Amino acid sequence: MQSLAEQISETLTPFIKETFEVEILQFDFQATRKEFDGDLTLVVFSLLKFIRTNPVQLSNQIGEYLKIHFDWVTDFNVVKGFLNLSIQDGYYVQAMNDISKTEKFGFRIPDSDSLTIVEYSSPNTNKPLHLGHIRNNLLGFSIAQIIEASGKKVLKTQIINDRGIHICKSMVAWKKFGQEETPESTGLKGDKLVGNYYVRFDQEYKKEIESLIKDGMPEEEAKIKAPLFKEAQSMLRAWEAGDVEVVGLWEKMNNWVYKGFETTYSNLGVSFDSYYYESKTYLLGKELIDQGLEQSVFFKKEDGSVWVDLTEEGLDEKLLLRSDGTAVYMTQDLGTALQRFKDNPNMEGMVYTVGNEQDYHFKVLFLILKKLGFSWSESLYHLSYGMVDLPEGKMKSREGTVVDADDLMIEMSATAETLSEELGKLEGMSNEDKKELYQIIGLGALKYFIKVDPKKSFLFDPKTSVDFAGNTGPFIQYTYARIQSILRGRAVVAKNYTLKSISTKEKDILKQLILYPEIIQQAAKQYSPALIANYIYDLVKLFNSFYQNIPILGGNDSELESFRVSLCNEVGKVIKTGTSLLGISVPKRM
RNA sequence: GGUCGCGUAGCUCAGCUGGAUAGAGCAUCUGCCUUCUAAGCAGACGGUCAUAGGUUCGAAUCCUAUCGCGAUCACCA
Repeated sequence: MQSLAEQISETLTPFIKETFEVEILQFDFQATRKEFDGDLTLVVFSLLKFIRTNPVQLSNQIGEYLKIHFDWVTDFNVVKGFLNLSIQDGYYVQAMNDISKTEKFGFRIPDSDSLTIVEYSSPNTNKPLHLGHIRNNLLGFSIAQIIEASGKKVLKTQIINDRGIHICKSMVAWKKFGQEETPESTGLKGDKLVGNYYVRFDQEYKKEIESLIKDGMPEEEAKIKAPLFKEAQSMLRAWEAGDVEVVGLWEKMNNWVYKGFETTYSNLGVSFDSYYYESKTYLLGKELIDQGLEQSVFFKKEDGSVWVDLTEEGLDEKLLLRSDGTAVYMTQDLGTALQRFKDNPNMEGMVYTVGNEQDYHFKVLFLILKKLGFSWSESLYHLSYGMVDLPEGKMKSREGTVVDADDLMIEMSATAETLSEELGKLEGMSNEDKKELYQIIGLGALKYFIKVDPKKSFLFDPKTSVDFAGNTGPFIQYTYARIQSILRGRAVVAKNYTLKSISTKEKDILKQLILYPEIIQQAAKQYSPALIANYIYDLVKLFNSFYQNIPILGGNDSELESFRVSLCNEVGKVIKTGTSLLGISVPKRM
């Protein structure tokens, strides 16, 4: 469907080209500000680049022409170089009829076999998820949904940092102090239990250091020589050597954690299609290093460590393999990327949802993959986001200044409960339904709260609770509920019935949506495509009820339903052509 | 020090591919509950868009410099 702006441009182009003898033209339309008369504004100023003339005179000339030659323009006025056009109501009626005739539905149908991989979450397995992970998860899940809505297949995945000294610390503490505790025996979530032992390790380790210092050992030495630390190190070596007992314990405790994470993810409403484990990809990374050495992309230093020289690209030299031959972070990430491509040869691009503290890491990673000659390295994208800070600064799990993900979600629904009880609107509802509702509202508030520009770091004060009034998730839910209520026809009985303040506002939104499909794109920054489509659908029905004398749609259910489906399609199209979603510039190739 | 990001109302943030008098919410104040759900609506107050230049009909938006805040530049992950 052609937008009104496009239609007007088409009408005007030949007229202006002939009158002023110009070759190129570009029209700049925008919604008329509410303090001026009109619906659509042509910014005539921008035409002055092509036509040297008086803007007011030109505006009047164009206005007169449109009034005569373009049916939907009923009137116009000129303010400086702004030509405000009034559009006939009939246009909206026709626009909606046109939309309803669209045959293709379903904006979620993939239009190719190409696959985009979205990585997000990727926690360590030694402690529970916190607020920072919530931001990551919601961001990653959202971008996955948006890409999917634009007609691509998406694989949601993560890389699980399941190996390393941090896991061994929890394992050592559990072995020493755990007395065979399990999630079942304690009633704790698995990730919480393991997290507790990680904290316990740190406490006992500090005690050991202190007593060593008391005996006259320097601090630096004490940190390395503390028995617990040595135990953790030897456990890591045993793990790498494949010691059956250690690996068994490692598997047992990791599985506790995975089970705990699963609960958190499901409460948060996110999901994954596959998992990658660092313990399984780092070996492939090492193979890649060998390959790179053969191709002379990398070089070996005298001590045997392997590096890549990126000074030509304005970066430093980067270590890829330690002198003892063990893998570093980068090695593992190289392996993971390749493994993903091997598993999914139709992979067209990959989005990494990782904090901005790793901007440099990903710059280097992408560059190395390019140097190794992988064509798909061009379409890798680091979705970088800012940290979540507390008033005291950064969250630190060892110091206990962490906002736990599970606790926060529980708190949110508890607040929803308190407020709902105060309002007393849920009488007669079953307890089960109430509970579900509190969760929906609480999570809605939380999710909407985290809508700030991903690039920016964001401040969360646990003492001031998340708002439920004003520009919040519950407000949107509330508005939606009200629209539904109107549509149920409870009030649209009286002939003289006038809507209260909601009417003009909602009508305005709808008009703008029809004139400016880009608004949907803006909305996509904050809401899921399906929610937007449903919201517009309801608005249109509402609009219909305002203009009861004008038959817009027959009003029978199947027509409305087919309209809803095609509307979903339209929303999808708009989103598909957009490049700025969620405030992130999504590369065109994606 | 190099590189990258950020700086908009007292607070939390929109707006940034250049357009009219810079917008929301919170907080403060004034009105609105027999009509549909007041988790709301209408209104008041609140701004040197960090600063200084530049580009042009026009700059919060683009460019340059300066200041402030943060991240990063590890044989950590």
